[in-house]
Amino acid sequence: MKSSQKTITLHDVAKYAGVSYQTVSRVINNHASVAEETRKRVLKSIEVLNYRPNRAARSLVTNRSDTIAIISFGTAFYGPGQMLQNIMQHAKKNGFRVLPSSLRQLSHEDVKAAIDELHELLIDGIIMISPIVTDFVVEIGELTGDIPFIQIDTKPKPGIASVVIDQMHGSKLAAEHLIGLGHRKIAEISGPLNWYDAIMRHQSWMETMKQYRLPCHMSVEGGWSAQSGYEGVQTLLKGGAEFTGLVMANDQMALGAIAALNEAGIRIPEDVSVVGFDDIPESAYFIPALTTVHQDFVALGEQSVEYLVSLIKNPKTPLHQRVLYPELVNRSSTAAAK
Amino acid sequence: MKSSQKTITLHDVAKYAGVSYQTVSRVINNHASVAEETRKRVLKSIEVLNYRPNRAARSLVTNRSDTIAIISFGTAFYGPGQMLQNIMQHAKKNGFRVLPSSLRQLSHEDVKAAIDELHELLIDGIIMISPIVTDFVVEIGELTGDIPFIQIDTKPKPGIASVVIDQMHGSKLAAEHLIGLGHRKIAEISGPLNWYDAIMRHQSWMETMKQYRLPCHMSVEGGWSAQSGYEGVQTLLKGGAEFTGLVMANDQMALGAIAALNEAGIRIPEDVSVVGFDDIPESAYFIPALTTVHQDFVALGEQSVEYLVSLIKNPKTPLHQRVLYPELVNRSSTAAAK
DNA sequence: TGCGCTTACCGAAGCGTTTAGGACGATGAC
DNA sequence: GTCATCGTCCTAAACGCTTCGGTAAGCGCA
Repeated sequence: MKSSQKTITLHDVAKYAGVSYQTVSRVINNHASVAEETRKRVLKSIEVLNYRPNRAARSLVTNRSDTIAIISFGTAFYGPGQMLQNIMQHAKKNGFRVLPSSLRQLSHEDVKAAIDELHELLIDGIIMISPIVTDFVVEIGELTGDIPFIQIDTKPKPGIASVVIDQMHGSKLAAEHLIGLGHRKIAEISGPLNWYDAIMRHQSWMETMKQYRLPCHMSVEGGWSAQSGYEGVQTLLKGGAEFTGLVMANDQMALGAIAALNEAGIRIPEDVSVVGFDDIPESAYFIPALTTVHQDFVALGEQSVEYLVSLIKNPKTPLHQRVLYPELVNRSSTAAAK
Repeated sequence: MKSSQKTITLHDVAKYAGVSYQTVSRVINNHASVAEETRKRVLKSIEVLNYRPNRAARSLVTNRSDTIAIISFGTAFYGPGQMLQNIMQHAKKNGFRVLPSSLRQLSHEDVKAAIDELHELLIDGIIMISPIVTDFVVEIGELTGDIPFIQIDTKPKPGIASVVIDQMHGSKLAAEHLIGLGHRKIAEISGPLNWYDAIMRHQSWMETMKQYRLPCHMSVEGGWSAQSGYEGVQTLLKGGAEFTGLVMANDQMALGAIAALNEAGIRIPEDVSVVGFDDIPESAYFIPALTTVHQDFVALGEQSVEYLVSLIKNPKTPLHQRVLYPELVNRSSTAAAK
């Protein structure tokens, strides 16, 4: 514990190396026009003095911070949480720091406050994870000003760059999987219907059912948790619903559903086939192993960062939507209808 | 999309309000000696001009950033992930920004690189989540220099401030719960034994078994995942182990274990009682509902931040360890031995 | 030799804040 | 009426870095 070592600056290094402080700056920033020998001498001095550049000073003059911000909501849930993780990882690979700020609620004030703060911090770009439907998405463009900005896990809107996973496609895969197995009576427990993903999956389930001329009235709204899946099944059963296929909005809910069906003496997949969504690592160890829809969050993170970085480096990069597609993972919780 | 609006500074606000820039600074920083009327006028001007202070400039002169860093490892796992989440939340409440940097590996180089970077950023304090046993913990104190620093989820060491959950206590609760139910043949599948938590739980299980004069040779090392729990049980069974109680290192592993036992025709809890660890939200919906050990990650986050903040505000705060205790949650995966 | 070009380096200015260290009136005590 | 005191505000000097313009030296070419 040495105390109050005076911080060493560019000048100290310069003096030690016998050059001007400006030359040291060039070395640090890999500029040309520095003789190889001088460069080495400077690098050596930096090492010896254990010099660390002061980012605040640099930011002050460059107006950049090599940092991208992630404004997120709902990261306690699997999907948004995975997105956050993967974005952080890929941002680092691209040489950017990440500054996450998770919102308590997806309100205009909270978003504005968050973006205001980011302005103060000279953020280079923003990725926003906004899984909940709001009516102020359009204004966000104004709030961010000219900071490059992309949205993920949300409803694509023209004029806003975004990277999304096609939820409708995923949900359709799930429904068609059951239909293909001969099921005709298919129930659904959706996610909370103010979440973009939940709405898309729900709509797609309905459309698919209609497309095959099957009834789509057996639907209950849940809340992403295992508990809500459990209760959702109870609601369906109490309401007298008869079904041999069950589409769940995510894997946790599927777990709860399986527990409830089990308690009611309904066998899976003999009596009812269950499909989940997300493909969490645990789903292969449910009893029975869960058939589910896999979302590639790694690719989502990769694409988001890559796109944002290109937006930062070249502001004229055209705004567009990038769409990824989920896939069905077939396990043991589904079987042919009797 | 307006282009290149010149950034407004303290001076612009001052000019607009008809005061000096220093007065504006005082208003922003809530200093005394500003007449109420002047203060209002300044605030008004700030609003009108949509002024946002430049944090980099402020940091440059104050040498602070109101930011605490979290150096973490293994946040993809439930425990560390929860810690990170809760710390971020509580830091925000305390008026601190959070800058997470997750390490690829818990090596000396990676930690040094991370801390070096934090030095550049004028970080106010560091919380380190280091769940893996390393031999360089001691040096960390040197690396951080005089930046306040606390460790969590690690082996408490004298001279290093830390907040931890007593893993040995938790594991003892699990084992004693089974013993109390009359079980004598108790197996264990531990976490990876280079993780601090795993070691503590494993040791404590052994000690507890010895304390009750029970054999403690039935133990397999796992890897935190459901898969490893599944495989662990298979290993035990193949090895001819006979047990009526099973202590798992976490809930995901317990899920895998249950699946494996199920496949082997072993009933839970009739034939074997299973105890998990963590109390993840889903564990209540396992089949059967899982008896497990609950860790209070909210409290852990709260305590960590509070302690670090006090360390920042008053560097003379004495270094100590804060220990929290887990609790047993009794559900249906355990029953009296036959 | 003189010209212009390149290479390697330097000095100075400025980024937007905070923070001493005063200046200036107004106030109250003597 | 004078002097000290206090509240309010201001000027000036940093903080550590990048970058613009400039200079001296070295080189080839006529």
